[in-house]
Amino acid sequence: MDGRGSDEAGLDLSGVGGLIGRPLDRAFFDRPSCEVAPDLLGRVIAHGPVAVRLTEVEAYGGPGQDPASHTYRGRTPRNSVMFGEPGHVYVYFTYGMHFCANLVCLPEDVGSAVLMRAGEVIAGVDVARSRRLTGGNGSSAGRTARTVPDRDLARGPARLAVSLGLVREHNGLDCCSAGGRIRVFEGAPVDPSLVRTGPRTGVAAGAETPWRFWIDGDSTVSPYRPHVRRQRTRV
DNA sequence: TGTTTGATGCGCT
DNA sequence: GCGCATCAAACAA
Repeated sequence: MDGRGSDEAGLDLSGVGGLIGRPLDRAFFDRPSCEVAPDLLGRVIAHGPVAVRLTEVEAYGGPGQDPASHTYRGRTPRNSVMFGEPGHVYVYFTYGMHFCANLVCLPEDVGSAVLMRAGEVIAGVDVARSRRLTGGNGSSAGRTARTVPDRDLARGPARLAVSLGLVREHNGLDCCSAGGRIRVFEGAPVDPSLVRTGPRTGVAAGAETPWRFWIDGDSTVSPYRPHVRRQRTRV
């Protein structure tokens, strides 16, 4: 790729181009995840024809040894992306059927990231909906045959990943390079008085750490769920 | 090598 | 509101 002209090779955001501002550079992510997370609210992540305005995020990892983070027990093949360069995408598979997408923070060798929990699809709504209906990313998250309301398209981390079409193969992609398939844009500023913080959803360890950030009153924010230990299925 | 749990979402009651 | 589906990583023995 020659860069020029292919910058938006996979991105077709002509419809919202004026509303999402310029792409964020790597310096934006070169901070602790708990600092980047609230700053990501109102930002826009785009992959192909789909763009999502983030309304809910959670911070994980960092120097404080976060027991809820995948990086808590050190570097592994699975989480190595989180220890890599900031501004990359960390996609992981969980519960046997869901993908979740994170944005890596801090310099290399420090494992931390921000989980994108929910957002509003502002471009490529039709594409996002068809992915949800067909299970577009290979997971079964889209198996429903019913129509998905707009506000539910990216309401929840796995749904957000499906709408954006993010799967394992996107793990480690750079979203701060000009030729990248995934980019994050500055979006529109969010009224700071509307930003709320609280305990992270579904987290067992470190549940008391208020590293969940969301835009108060936004209908696309996912409902809070405390961690529930799964019952072992025995016959 | 075997077992357990998980940063979840859907369908049914 | 509740229970289930399903796979990979991590841990214990």
